[in-house]
Amino acid sequence: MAKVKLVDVALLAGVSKSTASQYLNGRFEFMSKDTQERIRAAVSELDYVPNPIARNLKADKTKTIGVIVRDITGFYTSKTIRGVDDWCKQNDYNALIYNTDFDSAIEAKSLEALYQLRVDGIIIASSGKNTKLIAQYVEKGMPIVQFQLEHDGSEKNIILSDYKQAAFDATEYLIKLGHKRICFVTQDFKKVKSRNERYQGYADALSKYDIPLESSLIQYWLRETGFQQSIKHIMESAAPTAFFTQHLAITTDLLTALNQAKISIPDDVSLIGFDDLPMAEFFKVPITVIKQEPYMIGVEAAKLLLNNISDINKPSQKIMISCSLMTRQSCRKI
Amino acid sequence: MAKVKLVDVALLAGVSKSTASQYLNGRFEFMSKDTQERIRAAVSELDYVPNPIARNLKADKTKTIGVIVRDITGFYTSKTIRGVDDWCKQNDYNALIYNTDFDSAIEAKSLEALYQLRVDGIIIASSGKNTKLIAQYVEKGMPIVQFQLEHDGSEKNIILSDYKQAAFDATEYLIKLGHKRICFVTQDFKKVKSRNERYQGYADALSKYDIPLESSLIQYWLRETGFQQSIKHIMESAAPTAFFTQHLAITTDLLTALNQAKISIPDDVSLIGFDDLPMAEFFKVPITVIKQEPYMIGVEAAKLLLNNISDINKPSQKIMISCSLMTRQSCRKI
DNA sequence: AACATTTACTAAACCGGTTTAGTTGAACAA
DNA sequence: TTGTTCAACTAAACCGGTTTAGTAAATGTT
Repeated sequence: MAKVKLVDVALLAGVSKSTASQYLNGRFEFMSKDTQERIRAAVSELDYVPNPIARNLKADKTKTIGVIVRDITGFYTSKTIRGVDDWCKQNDYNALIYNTDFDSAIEAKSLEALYQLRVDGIIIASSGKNTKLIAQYVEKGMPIVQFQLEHDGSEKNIILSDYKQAAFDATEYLIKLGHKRICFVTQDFKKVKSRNERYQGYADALSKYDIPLESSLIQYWLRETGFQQSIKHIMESAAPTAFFTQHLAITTDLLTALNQAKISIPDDVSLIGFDDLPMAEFFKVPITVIKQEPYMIGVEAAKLLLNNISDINKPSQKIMISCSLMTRQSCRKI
Repeated sequence: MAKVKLVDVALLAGVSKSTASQYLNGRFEFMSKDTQERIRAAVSELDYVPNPIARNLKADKTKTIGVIVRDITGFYTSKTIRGVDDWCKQNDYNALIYNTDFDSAIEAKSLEALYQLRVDGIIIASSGKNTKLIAQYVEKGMPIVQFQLEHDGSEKNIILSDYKQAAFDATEYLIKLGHKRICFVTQDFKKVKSRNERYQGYADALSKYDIPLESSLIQYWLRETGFQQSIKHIMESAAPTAFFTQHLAITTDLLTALNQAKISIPDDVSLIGFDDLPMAEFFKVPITVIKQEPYMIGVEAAKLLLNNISDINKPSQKIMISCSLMTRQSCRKI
């Protein structure tokens, strides 16, 4: 590896390190054309490349941000990260990805690791179990932008989809197809604002069309269990004509259970899912979904973070991004 | 942000910077228990965290590797990256991802960017258009591991699937189902060893069962065009009873074209694809595929790279990973 | 008692840049 | 002639660690 350093350039050009450094940073004010040319020549002659580590040490910057997600492998997550990364690269930043695998202890460790690495800022889709910890890092001066889930509403800088409107749109769409018994399939939404908003959207739509809310039509999903065991019971006891699932994993778990139980879509039940599905065009029944804009969310998150990094006093922002309804063949008129 | 540095710790503990540094690096040989305890106390009192940038400057290491891929968003790519990253994190390394979007100029730029950043090594799924450039970086002392595609066979450290065997297995599987007119759908494989091996596997299987190779059954795919225009012509002129597509994008392009042309699988033609498809269980016809092990490939690539980083003289290795046939419903007996 | 060794530390150089506070020589003013 | 100003540089401090070379005091050896 070439071990050319600034001194070598300076020596060859016959100037001091300081002058060479000035040149490299584009400060030509008090520098003769001749000197500039000699340094330029020396740099190219020696193939000199400045060492960013030395530079960063002095600047107390890393030009790196951290991104904490559950799993980079996810269909949506990978696109969000791509958005973050594209914006970072365009602005001479790099992004370090940390996966938590839905484990809030790993989330906490990742925050600490990134803090110790002295990244200039962090983007996180938080589990909600480290709210205090995140606040502490913010207090210590670490710029942090969140996305995906608002938990208690105290989140300062955060990018979200317009969940409430999206849930309203989806529900209204089903109602207009004649559905009245729409099963809202969700994770526990009491303590999570972003989930609660979806519920609000659902409830608002029902109320607009004078359809009573029925608690048997709220069904809870757990990552561990899925619906294989419970689907028949749900169908009988709640008798829904449509399902509205609140994210991709719920949608696929439900689909699996429905397939297994030979309940067919859309003949036996309609289905609308939050989050688009990959390869949807090849499905037996392409699923109608609410599509978020993960790439755009990533870009916005990175934008907001970099702005916060360059301007410490920037007022905090909550940015909301619209979703769109992708109608396919999983919902039928009744 | 806490601005505690080593001197502060040393001062509080009443020792010199040097001693504090020794302590932090676990060299207690000539240090009294008492001193150790005082430094420990000072560190915890001040919440001291060493600055890795300063440390790296001296060590001339970044504890960071670069990963160059086409698009992190891909189903396989994201898993490979996950494998790389998991291994890196376990070994106190970080990975920086660079996306090329299939553009070899961006690939070259990414190599240069990573070189300038002084990453300790690079993992790359190369386009084949920068072979010389890569060799130059290796010469400069940058450890580089490749994966996914072997181009001219000159690649030194590389992780690959056993393409030849996999293609043989897939072809043999079709032959045993009675197929004789198997259309091999590929990108140009003359200059790319990893593609040529697949062709070899295909040809070997045909030859084993005394089926003549027919050039009309070799069809070429281009990223830009797909098969919408050509599918009918292919069906008529080559009259295949089965397709064997050589990677995920080819498979989906072909599927789209077949759907559009109302050619049904497996009734009209059978299909076997290289690379598994996400959400395959929900497909109209779940596709039989050769499944690679992207996560494992990522882990192996990272392992190999980190070994090369810690031992400059490590002999180069070509590691091959087996694929497996996932039989689903897209191939029928004829 | 005189010298060698070992233990437990420290001063200072170093990593490779950036930045601050000068320095030098020429042009210009009084 | 002397002082002032300014262009064009440079010496040295600095970023925050690690490492080398060295030192003082205690212990061991003969």
